Amino acid sequence: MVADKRRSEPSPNVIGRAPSLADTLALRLRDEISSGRFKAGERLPTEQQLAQTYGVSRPIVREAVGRLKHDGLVSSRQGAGAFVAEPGASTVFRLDIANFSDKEELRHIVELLMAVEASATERTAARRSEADLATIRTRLDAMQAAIHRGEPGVDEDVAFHRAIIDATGNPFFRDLSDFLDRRVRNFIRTARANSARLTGMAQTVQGEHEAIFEAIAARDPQAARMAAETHLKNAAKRLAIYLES
Amino acid sequence: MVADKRRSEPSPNVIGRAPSLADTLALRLRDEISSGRFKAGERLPTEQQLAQTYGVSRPIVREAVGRLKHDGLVSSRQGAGAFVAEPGASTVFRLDIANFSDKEELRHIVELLMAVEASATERTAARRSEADLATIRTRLDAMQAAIHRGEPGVDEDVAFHRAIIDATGNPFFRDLSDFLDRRVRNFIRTARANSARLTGMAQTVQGEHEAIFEAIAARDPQAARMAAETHLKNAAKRLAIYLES
DNA sequence: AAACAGCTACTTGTCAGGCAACTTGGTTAT
DNA sequence: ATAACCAAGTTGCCTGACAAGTAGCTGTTT
Repeated sequence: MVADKRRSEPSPNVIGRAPSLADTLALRLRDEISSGRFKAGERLPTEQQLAQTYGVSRPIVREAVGRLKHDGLVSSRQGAGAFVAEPGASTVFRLDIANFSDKEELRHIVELLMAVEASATERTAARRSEADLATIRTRLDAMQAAIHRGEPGVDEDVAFHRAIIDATGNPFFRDLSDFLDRRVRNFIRTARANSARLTGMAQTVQGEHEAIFEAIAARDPQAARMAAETHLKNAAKRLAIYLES
Repeated sequence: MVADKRRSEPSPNVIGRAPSLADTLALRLRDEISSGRFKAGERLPTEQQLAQTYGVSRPIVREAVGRLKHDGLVSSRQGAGAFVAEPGASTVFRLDIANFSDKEELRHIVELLMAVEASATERTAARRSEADLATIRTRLDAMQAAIHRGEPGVDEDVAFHRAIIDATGNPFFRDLSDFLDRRVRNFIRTARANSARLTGMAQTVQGEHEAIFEAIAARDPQAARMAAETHLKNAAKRLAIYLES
């Protein structure tokens, strides 16, 4: 009930931000590299040459090349030039899921999310501490309380899974599943805003959560994995996402 | 003219590239955002203000902010300003493993790699086509041939796993495991260049590969997962990486 | 003839200043 | 009161210039 309507929302940028020159140039250069026209180890044209070739100014070229450097695709040395990096030497992994419109890509994302979450749940079951278990239990109870209040409890749902992932102590698990989960939820929210239908299913979800919790409490990794996988598959089905086992 | 003096290797950049001003500024801004000093949805200072605050020129500020935009942390509108993005709205996931010196981080990476590879192997076993199986078989045979030639067959090893991953048809599995695998191998190569010791173990590795292949051929997902996990755990042990099950 | 030192042209890194496109909020006119 | 208008501010982009560093050429020396 925030009546704060006068604030113009700063971001109507749902989709429509026009790509800057540097954006498009960076894309083109990326293409040139991945297509092999600029081979690994080779020196790429000087900034002035690039500027002339693509009809932009040198600062724009610098910005575009800077992004490639940031992404580990090229590395430059002052006075010498910029060289495209060996693919194996890059230390950065980049994943841009801006354009997932087709269900195919969504399915791939969900697959990866399932792999990460199921593995994390398995690991937590194998190595959890008592403190970890207590935290997870707290989140489980919070979810139950939300249901009793008649709420869908999505935040509590997320928090429960987050607690399990955190218990692995592996930041990569945390960051990746965090990102993927948000992407999937974001997609679902924009695709169909019928979260009301989910409210009735909250207790069903909670039942699956309890199965996961029990497996973790029992230190049974295999059961934990299976419970997590079942939960995720059901979640996918609930959302009418086609996903064949 | 004197015959040219032979190409100086363009990249002695093993470690030592000095960070540019834009690099360091981007890092600082990233900190400001993640630490919450620049809150989500807020407008961050103008480029001129930032330039003055951090003692650099506006182009440098532009370059730094441009990277944040590229990473989905901020979004800007001409005439309005630059706003830090809602964390959930970002469409890009970025992973930079430049500084993994401690074994802790290596273990985390290996854990993630195992999660991805094992899941991919399981999925391939569940859904492979006959063509997929044939390709995998070819790679398996190539590995065997390499062993007979007395070679360690690392390339063939990689190709075998790659074929299994590709059979999932999921590009995220492919890209992620590709990256992680390279990072791990790269680390091992720099840490201890005793690949000679591995040659003798090639046949052992091959035995594990055959187990994986058999499970895929039999369309037995669970067995495939377990075989893959065993293989990866053994690989970790072989390399004397501490990794408790 | 070969090795060394120095020099010059070139390339990236950074800065300064300026104009165009666009947004925003206040002002003026109706 | 409402709508059109305007001006200040901000980002996007450009030109031009200098500093820092590299690589190859040249001439000298051994």
